[in-house]
Amino acid sequence: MRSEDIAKLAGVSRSTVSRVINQYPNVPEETRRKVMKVIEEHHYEPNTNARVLAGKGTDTIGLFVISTAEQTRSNRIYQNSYFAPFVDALVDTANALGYYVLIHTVYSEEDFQKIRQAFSQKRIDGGVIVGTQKNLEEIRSIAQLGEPLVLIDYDPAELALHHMDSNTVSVINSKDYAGSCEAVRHLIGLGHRDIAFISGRLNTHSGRERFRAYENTLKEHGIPYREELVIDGDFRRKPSYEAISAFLASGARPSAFFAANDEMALGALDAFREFGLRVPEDVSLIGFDDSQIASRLTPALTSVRVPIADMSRTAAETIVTMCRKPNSAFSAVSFPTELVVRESCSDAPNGR
Amino acid sequence: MRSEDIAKLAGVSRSTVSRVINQYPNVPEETRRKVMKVIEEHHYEPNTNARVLAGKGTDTIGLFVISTAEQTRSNRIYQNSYFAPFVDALVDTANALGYYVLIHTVYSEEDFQKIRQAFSQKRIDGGVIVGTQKNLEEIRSIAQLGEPLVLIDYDPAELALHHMDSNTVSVINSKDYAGSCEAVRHLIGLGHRDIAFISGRLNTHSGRERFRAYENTLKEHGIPYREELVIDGDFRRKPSYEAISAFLASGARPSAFFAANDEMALGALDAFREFGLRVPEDVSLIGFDDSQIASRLTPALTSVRVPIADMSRTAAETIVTMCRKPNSAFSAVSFPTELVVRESCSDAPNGR
DNA sequence: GTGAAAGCGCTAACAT
DNA sequence: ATGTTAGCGCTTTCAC
Repeated sequence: MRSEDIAKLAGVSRSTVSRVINQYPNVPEETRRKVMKVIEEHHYEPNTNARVLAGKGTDTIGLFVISTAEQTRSNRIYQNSYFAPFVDALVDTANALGYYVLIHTVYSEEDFQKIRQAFSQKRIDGGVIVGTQKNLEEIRSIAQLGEPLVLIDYDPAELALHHMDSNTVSVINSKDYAGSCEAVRHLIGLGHRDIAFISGRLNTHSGRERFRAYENTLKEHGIPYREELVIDGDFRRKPSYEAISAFLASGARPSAFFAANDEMALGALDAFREFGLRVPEDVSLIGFDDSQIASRLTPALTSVRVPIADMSRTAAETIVTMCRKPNSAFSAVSFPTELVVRESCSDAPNGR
Repeated sequence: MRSEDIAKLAGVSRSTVSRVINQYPNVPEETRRKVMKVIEEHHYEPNTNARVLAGKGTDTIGLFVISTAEQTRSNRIYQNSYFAPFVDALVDTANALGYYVLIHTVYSEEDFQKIRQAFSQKRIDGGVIVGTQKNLEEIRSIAQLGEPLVLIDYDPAELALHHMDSNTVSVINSKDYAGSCEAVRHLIGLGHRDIAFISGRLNTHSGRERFRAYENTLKEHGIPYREELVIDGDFRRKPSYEAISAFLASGARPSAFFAANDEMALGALDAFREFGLRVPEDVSLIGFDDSQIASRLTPALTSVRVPIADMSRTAAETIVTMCRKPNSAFSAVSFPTELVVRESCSDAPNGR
């Protein structure tokens, strides 16, 4: 069933059918109804490809989840406590705004090509990219297409430095620095001075910010920053577990750990158990992201809440707005974080 | 940049460019290379819409997550322990097979329209539907489009009954009945006879199967089925928590609970805590799905594992196969489940 | 207010 | 082996 069939049945021309579909003002109510009737009776749906070819939008946004750090297609991306709720809210919001979401995961440098293709092949009107920013050059080449783009967890300053602060791109972040400060201050307030840091990937904006805040907050409180207390957990549970096991095996016994995300805190918990360390009696622990599981743990995990759903919703709204009127300006918004105190921290033991 | 531009630059006609792109055999290697060179130099990507219009596929599959049971757009669908890993593996697999995934959530009867539209508007080559089967009529109207369709968690028998076992649809299930039997038998083996069932939605295949198995297994072991021991938890944590609280408040004290999914088991745990019931000392509990959180709980939750990732991967492979050669037959595969025994069950107390 | 006709970028049957 | 041409289904000037 094509628009021409509808036209014939309604006794009008294809142009008029098109006018009705696209809600042109200069169609008399009667003609409109006549055409609509035929359209509905036959469940006619205009071919999107033809519409796009004739100059319309796709009403589709791309969602690209970058995860080049995982060596393999580990099938865990969307179960990740950060990505899952992100995808969730983004799809919902975009759907509610009348947009489909085209999703693609990026595991390798090569996969970045898929993002560019989605644009070049005219599959999407705009895109949202969430993940590591290791590949700034790739991102730049995408931004250069001049299509609407929303970047999650990218450093605005760095983007500006690379001349990517064009009016077709927007950035959405969380206040990771402030959140980390709060967490570390909380630990210091409890009397801890030997505070280890379980670091995430430093090629992400949030990973770097959380690290910077840890280092600076210690110094601000007169506690020397000690490199040997920094453990790389790659934002993932298993590497965190392994690194911390090794760390503990070496005899180190800081009184508190601050993990740059909950996944790694979970890994820490596994390691603690193995070494007979009780939380919070023997060691205090703070996570980041406040994922669903944090509150269900025993003891419940103190963590820094990141308003992922809000960020995601905003990302969807922003990209849709940009798609609809492409003459907006470069924008960067940052969402507040908040320390959620639960049961995984206690006063530092004497003498520590 | 259009194929004509490439043609000019390469000194050939558009047809030849098209032949190169579509890997026609009758293009001499030299011509092919000449054209490819120009294509690559200019990062040319054929316009997908034009290709589709001319008869090619979209290389896109639709993924529709149905959740009409949730009254509101609760933004939790993809964090759901069942859907999240499902989306995960499906996107990955489809991507690896060269397909984009167009995702849309269905919250209302009205949203079903979106599925039909995705097909009618020629946005996708095939679709995967996962969720409740309340709306069999809606599904039927989609199946009637004659496009490749994979249904997750639908009853093959019922589909046949409604003449939806066409050769364009395939079904993928898990062996929920067998899994539930195993769980209930485990409880019975521990000496439990007062076993309550926390039921999921009965308009899903799995919800019904898990229920049926509970009922039948009791009977098979000479334990009468008692309606008052069945609690409706709607597959969700909160309703489960509320229903069980009410149930316990009424004075009922079965020695064991079998929940039709882990979400509801979590709700049960909340209720137990409130009533001062310890797991497994005072009450035994088994969940279903073996979601990520099950093993992290204290005590770790015994649960029936469902190979969601395998099912999802198979769904992706099946739909892609169907899209590529649409002359397959109706198929239905069922994946095995397995009881994972952890720490949430103990022997039934004497006299119970 | 409505229709005719050109054009969007591609593929494929046909012709050579 | 390659070019010519006729669509694919729609939107949109441009006439009337």
